Amino acid sequence: MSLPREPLLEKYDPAAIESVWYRRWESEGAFHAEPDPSRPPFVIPMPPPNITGRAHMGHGSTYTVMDILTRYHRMRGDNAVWLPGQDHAAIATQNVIEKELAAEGLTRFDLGPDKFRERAAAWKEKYGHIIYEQFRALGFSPDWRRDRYTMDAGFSRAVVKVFVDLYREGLIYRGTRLVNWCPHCRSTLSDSEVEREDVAASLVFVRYPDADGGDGIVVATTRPETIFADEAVAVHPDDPRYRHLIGRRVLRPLSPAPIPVIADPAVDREFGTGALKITPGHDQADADIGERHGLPARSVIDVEGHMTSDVEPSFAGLDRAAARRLARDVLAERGYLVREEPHTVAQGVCYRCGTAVEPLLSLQWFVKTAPLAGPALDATRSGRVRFVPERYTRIYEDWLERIRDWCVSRQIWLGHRLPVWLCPHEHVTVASAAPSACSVCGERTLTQVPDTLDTWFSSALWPFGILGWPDETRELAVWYPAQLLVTAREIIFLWVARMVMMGLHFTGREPFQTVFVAPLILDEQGRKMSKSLGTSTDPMDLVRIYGADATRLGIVSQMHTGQDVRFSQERCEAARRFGNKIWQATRFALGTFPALAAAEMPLPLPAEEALTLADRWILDALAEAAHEVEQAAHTFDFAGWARTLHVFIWNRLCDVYIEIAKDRGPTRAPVLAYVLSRALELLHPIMPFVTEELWQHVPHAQSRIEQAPWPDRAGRRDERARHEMGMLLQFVETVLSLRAVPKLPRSVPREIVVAGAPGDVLAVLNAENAILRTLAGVAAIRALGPGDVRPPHALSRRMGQVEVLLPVDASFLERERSALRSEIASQQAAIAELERKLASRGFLEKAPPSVVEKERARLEALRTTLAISSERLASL
RNA sequence: GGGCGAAUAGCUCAGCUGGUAGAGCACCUCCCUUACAAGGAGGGGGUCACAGGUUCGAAUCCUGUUUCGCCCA
Repeated sequence: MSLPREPLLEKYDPAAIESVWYRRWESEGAFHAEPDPSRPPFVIPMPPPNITGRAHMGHGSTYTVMDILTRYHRMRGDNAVWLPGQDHAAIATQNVIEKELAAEGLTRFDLGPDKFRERAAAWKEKYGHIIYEQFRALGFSPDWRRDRYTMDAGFSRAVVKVFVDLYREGLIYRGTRLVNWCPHCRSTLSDSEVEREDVAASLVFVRYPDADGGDGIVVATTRPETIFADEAVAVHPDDPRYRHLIGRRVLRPLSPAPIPVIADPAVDREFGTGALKITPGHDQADADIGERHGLPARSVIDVEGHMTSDVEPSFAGLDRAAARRLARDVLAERGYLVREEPHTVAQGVCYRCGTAVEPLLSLQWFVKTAPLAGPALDATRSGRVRFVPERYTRIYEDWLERIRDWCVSRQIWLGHRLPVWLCPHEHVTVASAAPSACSVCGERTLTQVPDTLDTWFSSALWPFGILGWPDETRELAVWYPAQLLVTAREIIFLWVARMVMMGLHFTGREPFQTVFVAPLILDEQGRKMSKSLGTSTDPMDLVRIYGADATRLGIVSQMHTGQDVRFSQERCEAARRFGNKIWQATRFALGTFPALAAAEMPLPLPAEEALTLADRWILDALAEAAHEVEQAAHTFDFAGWARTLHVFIWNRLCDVYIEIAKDRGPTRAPVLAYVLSRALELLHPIMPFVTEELWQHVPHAQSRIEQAPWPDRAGRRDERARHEMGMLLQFVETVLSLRAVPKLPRSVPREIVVAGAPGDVLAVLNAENAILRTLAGVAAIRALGPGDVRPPHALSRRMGQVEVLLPVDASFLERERSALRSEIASQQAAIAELERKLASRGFLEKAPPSVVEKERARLEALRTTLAISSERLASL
């Protein structure tokens, strides 16, 4: 089964192994899965990256998590699959193509919609795979053969069916509503595509005179150019300043006309003068108030952001911003401008082009969300959908509770066309295929509306659409719902909530069981990485510098549960050193034990009774590490997973066991190979490449590491070995620390004297003198009995109640004296503290007896060591 | 303005249900010991943001304050 194994290169070189292994995995179909109901499913739908996208640190974290868990579950033998796909990302792609066109001196209107779409398709052919190549370089293991695209024929069919069904159920309607409008993209935007930006603006205080004479009322506004569309002035019903004005009429100061003063509790009395101009045609909050009071809504701004002709002639056709300046001047001229003050506005801007978004009245298509939101709320309340970390459940639920109808039509050219046709009489026909006649009047000349669907409309169908829905495929039967969704915090509403709504409505089941909200990757200052500020890290740079394995480990070693990551590149550097460490450890194993390099199959572990203390100890440590990794995998504690293996491999396996194994013994090779192989397997999901390469060099039974059984029960617990070895290692540390003062390297063997050692400690020290020799250069142990005289010139250090002495020449005694003095001082302080504690009635009565007992024993031990230290100081 | 999270060594962060403060990096000293100088050994360094409270006992639990970050409006 094993291929002939070539010797490992002397140095760990990620570039030399990563692409080779990736190609082999892919060609062997290592990531491919078929639905298999006999095994537990583990399915992750990949959040589809935009075809224009490039890998960023968000992928570095989020997708690495998905890959780790997919690989983990594959190794567990689950029916694991990670389903990849891409999103057409209409606005983003359209912007890219328009930029290209602009470079050629063209606009999209020069091409027309059909040619434009062809061009976009060609663009995808040419560049759409780039992010996938980056994913491969990062070692991601989705089932590439199941790659899907939101615009592919099958998925598009699902999109059309959902639209048609919702329309027929009355859950999609056409209506004139206030929408977010980008005058540059000339399209509607979803709430989530509107970003908030703090902008310095001017708050102008404008007098609206009483229609029947009188002072009227002063309102504060940042948008005087919309005064033309004012339909009322609103005050708070309980505001004593304005109570007398409620019900009166004031004059609009531009295009003068009488409008009512109304009372509404939504008015913020603290803002400006406490009086608000109500412009239902250009502000969502105003539209809500207007609706309550039966006010009309009018637009005075057109789709390009220019003033309409429905205003004073000098304003008509002006850009919004220019109109705003002119309005201020005209108001001042007419004596209506009371004052101005600087003001910061949270301006909504288009997330793509940065243009100020205009709330605009528009005839659009909407999804009626209330009937869909109820079941989606129930999904988390019933526990069928679980958020990790749990606190995001509330964010999800709050949003669903306040949800508004969802505008799904867009005026851009890329994306799924609405399956809607209009006859010359403006009758609507909704159908899954081009209808031959109007459903209302039978008219045969029909035109499909030019609108396209919000990209998130199709994304909402992702988890079942990629499995072949509406056909009843095997995939759908076995792999739906998915076990896990991993995503970013900012698209909990945009995407997660909508997937739950659509999934429940069309399949009757939640689309996934667990939503892991990955941490945000922040820059070194703790802020969101920003391309424009140049504070973003390119994960592909990390791969070039450190390799994919180290990039992955470096990232996830910072991912503690529930905490955002202030990304430190040093962790990738450290991860690469870790990769080298394992590499060298494996090289040691193969070089030292030729049996390993020669063996075809794993060597059987020796019988229990043949195992040495070190063997039993490392097997115990392995069992502990495997258990901790298992815990970490279930709690999304990737930093914990990484830390466990770092400690196990570096501090236990390399620093101790391998050092000991330099004294070859009959059990070493099989135990070392076993422990090393299991450690590589536990690490494989995080560092797939280097672990595969090394695992192949050690005797193995499967053809790829991923086929090895997941070693969650590897090793064996051994309390006694842990205890005895722990004591030995403490002894080693004590001796090494003693040696450091006179600069005696451990390569020079020395006799060590111990005093006050209990019999069992002494027994272990003597039995394991080989370990002590190897790790601490202990030539021999000489135990002093109660009456024995201590060596006159010796450095000492206490280890619990044991006194460890290193005989040296007299020149070091002064240092020993001062060391003893400071030791005595700290012992006295500790004793005083403990005595105080143990004299306290409260402590004795209320603390658990075991704690009191422990403290008593500590005090006893401290008193003994203090006596010994004092005695020694006196004798020097 | 509302919600959430964070504040522990010079830096980045662990510290689970209260019981002697830890890691990595950085720093200092020594060592190129035949797996690894991308390494090994030793060492210095912390009033656990602040103020109260609960408790025999608080980094840990509660309240408030300050600062920072994220999300929403």
